[in-house]
Amino acid sequence: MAKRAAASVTVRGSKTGRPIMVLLDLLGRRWTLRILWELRDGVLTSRGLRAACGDASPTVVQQRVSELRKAGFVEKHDKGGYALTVTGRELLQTFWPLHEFAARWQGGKKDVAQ
Amino acid sequence: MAKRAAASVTVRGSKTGRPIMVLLDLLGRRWTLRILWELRDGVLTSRGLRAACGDASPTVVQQRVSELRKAGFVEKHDKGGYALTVTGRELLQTFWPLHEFAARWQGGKKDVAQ
DNA sequence: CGGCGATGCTACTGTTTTTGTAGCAAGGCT
DNA sequence: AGCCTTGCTACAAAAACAGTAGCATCGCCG
Repeated sequence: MAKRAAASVTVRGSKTGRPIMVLLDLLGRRWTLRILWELRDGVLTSRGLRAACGDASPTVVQQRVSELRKAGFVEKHDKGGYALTVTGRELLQTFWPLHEFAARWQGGKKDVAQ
Repeated sequence: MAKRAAASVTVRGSKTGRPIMVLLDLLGRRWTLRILWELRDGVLTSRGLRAACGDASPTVVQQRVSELRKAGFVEKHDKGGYALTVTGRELLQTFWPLHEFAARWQGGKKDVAQ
């Protein structure tokens, strides 16, 4: 597989430790963006989160959550459930405009991705 | 399985056809974000693109590119190579702030993702 | 206290995606 | 003709993911 260079800030697809690459790789895993998105307005329990993601399998959701926690974007809420950290909210805001872009974009399209 | 409801605007992870979900799902596939990113300043041949992505396997790159083409974010350039469409550039701009966010974020972190 | 439900999380099996390598046909250039 | 690049595909192996089940723990109500 030639990848996985095992430095400190090296992630799967990106040998360079450039922050943007690390971030892009982290966000480019299934459900990651979606999870951040679903946490946009508050706390969700692990099961609530799964439900919000259209009943994704607990395996991935749990894995993504722990990755996001390690990255400092998500944290466990005091009385159960997960929530975005301050950084996480910042991140979400960063690609918030995606929302309206999506609407505009789909305006002129019917079928996408498969 | 159980997913793939076969409507017109339905994608893998998102049964709802909400634009944002479709977009989130599309972007949440490995290399998609990265590919858009690498195309940020000009035309890249298919091989150049692969190289830019740290020699990702041609299979995925090709697959992602065709998905992105179908979505209208990428197009073939006249004399070989791929480039972002107008919409694609718009999309890229949308999450461009990610760049500086990433820098700030990694400022206080050492190891992420894994 | 005992039972009940919810929570966070893990195990396990099977399917799908991704990877890595090789290779093709088409075109350009010399 | 040779040689190189381009876009793209084939195929086997490895990893990620999906679905289902289940566990230990905690709060709560009776």
